[in-house]
Amino acid sequence: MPAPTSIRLPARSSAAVEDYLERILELINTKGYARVVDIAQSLKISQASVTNMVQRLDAEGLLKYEKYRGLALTTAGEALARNITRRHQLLTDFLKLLGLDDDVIYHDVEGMEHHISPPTVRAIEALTEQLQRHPALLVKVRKDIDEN
Amino acid sequence: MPAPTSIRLPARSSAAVEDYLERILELINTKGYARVVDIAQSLKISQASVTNMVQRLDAEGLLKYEKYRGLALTTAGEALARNITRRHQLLTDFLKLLGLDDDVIYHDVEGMEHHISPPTVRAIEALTEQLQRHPALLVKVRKDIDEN
DNA sequence: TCAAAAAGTTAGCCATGGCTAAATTAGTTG
DNA sequence: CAACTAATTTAGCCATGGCTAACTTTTTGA
Ligand SMILES: [Mn+2]
Ligand SMILES: [Mn+2]
Ligand SMILES: [Mn+2]
Ligand SMILES: [Mn+2]
Repeated sequence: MPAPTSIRLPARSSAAVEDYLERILELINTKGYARVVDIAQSLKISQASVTNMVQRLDAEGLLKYEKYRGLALTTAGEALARNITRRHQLLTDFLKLLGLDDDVIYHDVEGMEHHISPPTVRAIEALTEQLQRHPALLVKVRKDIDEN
Repeated sequence: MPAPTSIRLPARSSAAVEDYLERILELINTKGYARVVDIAQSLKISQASVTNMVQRLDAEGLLKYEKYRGLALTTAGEALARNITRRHQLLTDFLKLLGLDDDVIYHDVEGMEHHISPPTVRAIEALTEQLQRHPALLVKVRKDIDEN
């Protein structure tokens, strides 16, 4: 039996962790890499704060980080990143159907995305699909909104 | 011109502040008052933490608190409480239409309610109303969910 | 090649919002 | 009305996640 070394608990990821992972994946997908300075600029957070979080994510096994060099998401980190990205995209698509402004959508999605559990994700997915198939109802919704 | 005494800034209310105000209003509406011990039990938070927050809310002008005695929401505090209550109720009604379990709904609403801005509130209100008027689409949504 | 600039890190600070333990006040009851 | 109990407050602690300033490492370009 191996020695009972320090066990790393699952560590339920916070909104901040999800925002970092989501942005890191996006940077990697668009420019091929995610440096501390890129993450900082993109999230409008100081480089020092990013360094701190990146080291924490490394310690939690969500990415591998080499000091002064670069970082790469681990399988676990990428899974989390894809998951939060899916929630972000879904909520954006959904609110877009309702005719809301992009700024409002972005602001609200950025907050809400951290609070929808898997069943709710599936339900909103199903609703979004049905609404896309039946635009008549959306026309009425938008009219109601305007009359307000 | 009056002396430039300590100005109390608007203090953009946090999720925690909203949760406290919402629960305080609910307690007042159901049992007529909201003592520290009631709030603590209801929010599953220690009495010491509640005392702390109640004093902060008093300092921010959201309620009037008399040490060791009782508290009452101010006009500003009650306005905020009613506002968050409305968002809570709306999201609950909306997710209920999608056929989600009450536990899931409560959990997700408790988080999401702090992140929907006024335009989004109005849009989801309009959508909820239209969905209630046209249940056919909801039937399909629920079927889609089950098939997953 | 080597100095300046850019990037990254560290140290130390802060606010928020939790907690427990101990002290204090208020309420109840024999 | 005194003592017990319940309620409340205070003190001191902690984690999270921001910040700035100062320092270090890496990259770049004359
Ligand atoms: Mn976010
Ligand atoms: Mn996002
Ligand atoms: Mn809440
Ligand atoms: Mn609520």
